[in-house]
Amino acid sequence: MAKLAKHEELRQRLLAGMADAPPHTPLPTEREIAAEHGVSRNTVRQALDALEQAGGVYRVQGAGTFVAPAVVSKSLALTSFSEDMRAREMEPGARLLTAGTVRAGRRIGDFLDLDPRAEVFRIGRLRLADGAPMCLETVHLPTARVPGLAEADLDGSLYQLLSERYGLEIVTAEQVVRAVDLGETESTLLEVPVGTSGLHVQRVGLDRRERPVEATTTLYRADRYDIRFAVRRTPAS
Amino acid sequence: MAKLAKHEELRQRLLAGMADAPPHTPLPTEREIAAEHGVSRNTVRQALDALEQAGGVYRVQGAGTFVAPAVVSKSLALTSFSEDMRAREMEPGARLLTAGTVRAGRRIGDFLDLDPRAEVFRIGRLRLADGAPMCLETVHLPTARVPGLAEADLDGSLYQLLSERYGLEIVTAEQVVRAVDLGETESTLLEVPVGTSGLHVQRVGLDRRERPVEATTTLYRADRYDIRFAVRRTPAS
DNA sequence: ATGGGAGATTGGTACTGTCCAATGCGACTC
DNA sequence: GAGTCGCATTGGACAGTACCAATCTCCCAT
Repeated sequence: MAKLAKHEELRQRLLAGMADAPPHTPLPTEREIAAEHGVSRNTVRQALDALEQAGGVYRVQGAGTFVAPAVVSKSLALTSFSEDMRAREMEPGARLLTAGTVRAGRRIGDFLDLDPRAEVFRIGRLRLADGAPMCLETVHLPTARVPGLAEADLDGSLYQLLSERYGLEIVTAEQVVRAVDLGETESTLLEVPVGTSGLHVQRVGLDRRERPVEATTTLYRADRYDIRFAVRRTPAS
Repeated sequence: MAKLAKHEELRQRLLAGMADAPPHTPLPTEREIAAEHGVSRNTVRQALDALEQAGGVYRVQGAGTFVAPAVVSKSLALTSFSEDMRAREMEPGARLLTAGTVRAGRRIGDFLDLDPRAEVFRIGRLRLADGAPMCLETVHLPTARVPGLAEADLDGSLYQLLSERYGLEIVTAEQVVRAVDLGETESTLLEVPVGTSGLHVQRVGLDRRERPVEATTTLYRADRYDIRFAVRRTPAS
C-alpha cells in the first residue's frame, strides 16, 4: 500500500462521501472540511481543485461548493482499452492479428521522434467488447526501447507490461479524432457493411518528460462507440 | 482593463517568455521565478499549475520545469466555431438555414433539463471556413431564458450575445463525439458525396452552476475537420 | 408585500515558513 | 573505467494567517 498524500486521500474520502448525494448538494465549507479532517485549508483546496477538474464538483465564490450533476459525462482520462470497456460495463477481449518488426516510415517516425528507417514493433489486434468486434488497434513501439518484447507477452495489459518491464510510464497522450469511411478489410474484420463510417483515433503516448513512447491507431465501430468529455473555458492568450 | 490576479498575470508573462524556446528548455526554478517577479512561491506554483494543465510545460521533481514539446496538439478548450476556425487559420463564415421556435422533444428536453413540451428556440446554420462548407450546426436555447431573441441577432457571436444580453455565461460544456453516415440533405448542404462519413458532435453548454443553457448538434465534414486534445492519467477511484 | 441595504458567510488570492522526496552531479572507491 | 554513495538542488506537500470579492440572508424602510 503506497503512502498517499493528504490531499489525495482527502479527495478520495470526499468523493466517497458524495457518492449518493443528489446534484447541487452543498459540501461543507472549506474551513469546516479542514477542521473536520485535521488538515489545513490549503490541502482542502488542493483536493477540491482535483475534484473540480474531474467534473465532480463546482464552486461558486460566496456561495459554496456543490456536487456537480452528471449531464452526459465526466472529464476524459487516459485509459487503456480494457479500462475503457469496463467503465462502459462491457467485457473486454482481444484477438491478435499481426505482430512483428517493421520500419517506422514517415508518419510513425514523426510521431515517435524516430528516423523513418528505424525499426518499430507493430502489434495489430482486433478488440472485442462482450465478444463482438469493437475496434481495430495498431500499436507501434520503438524496438530500441522494448528489447526482447515477444508475441508471448501480448496477453495482458500492454501499459502494465511497459511499466513493469521497461520502466516506461505513459502519463500523457495526445489524440486526434476523425471520422473515416471504412475500407473492405476493415469492415470485414469489424463485421459491419462496407462503406459505413468509423471513428478514427490516433494517439501518441508520452512519458513524464513528454517523450513519445508509443503510437496507436484505433478504428472504432461508429455504431458501438463514442467519445465523451467535458471542456472548460480557459483564459485568453 | 480588468484587474488580473497575480498568478494569472505571471502565467501570461511566463507563457510569453517561453514563446520561442525550443522544447525541453528548462525554466528558472520556482524559487528564482518567485524572487524575480516579487511574488511568493505559492503564486508561482499556481501559475505553473495552469501552464502544466494546458500542456505548455511539464515538471519533474528534483529536476525542474521544462517547456513541453507540441507533438500534435495542445489541450482542448471550449471555443466558439469562430474562435476554433481562426485558431486553425481559416476564415469563419455562416449561412442561416432555419430559425424559430419548436417544442423541445425528448432528446433536447433531456439535455436542457426541460419538459419535452417546453418551447425552445432553434437555429440551424451552415458554417463555412474560407468560404467552403465546414459543418452543419443546430443550436437549441430554452425560449424562457432568452426572451425577445430574434433572427436579427444572429449575425455575431452567439456566446457573446448570451453573455451580454441575458447574463448567461457558458463556462463548461459536455460533448459526445460520434462518427455517422451523412444523409442526403446533409451531404448536399455540405457539398460532399452522399454516404461519406461525418463527425457528429453533441454539446451541452453549462453555466457556472452546471445548469444547462444551450444544446448544440454539429455535423462536420470528415475531410476538413478533426478534434485534437491531450489526456492525462488520473489517479484511480 | 416589496425593494434595498448592511453584515455575515464562503470561496479566491497571496505571503511566510518548514519539511519531504526525487533527481542529478561529482567525488570517491574498487 | 565503471559503479556507487552522498549531498546539493528542485519540485511537492502542508501549516497557518490575513485580507479580498462574490454571495446570501435578513432586517428595515417604504
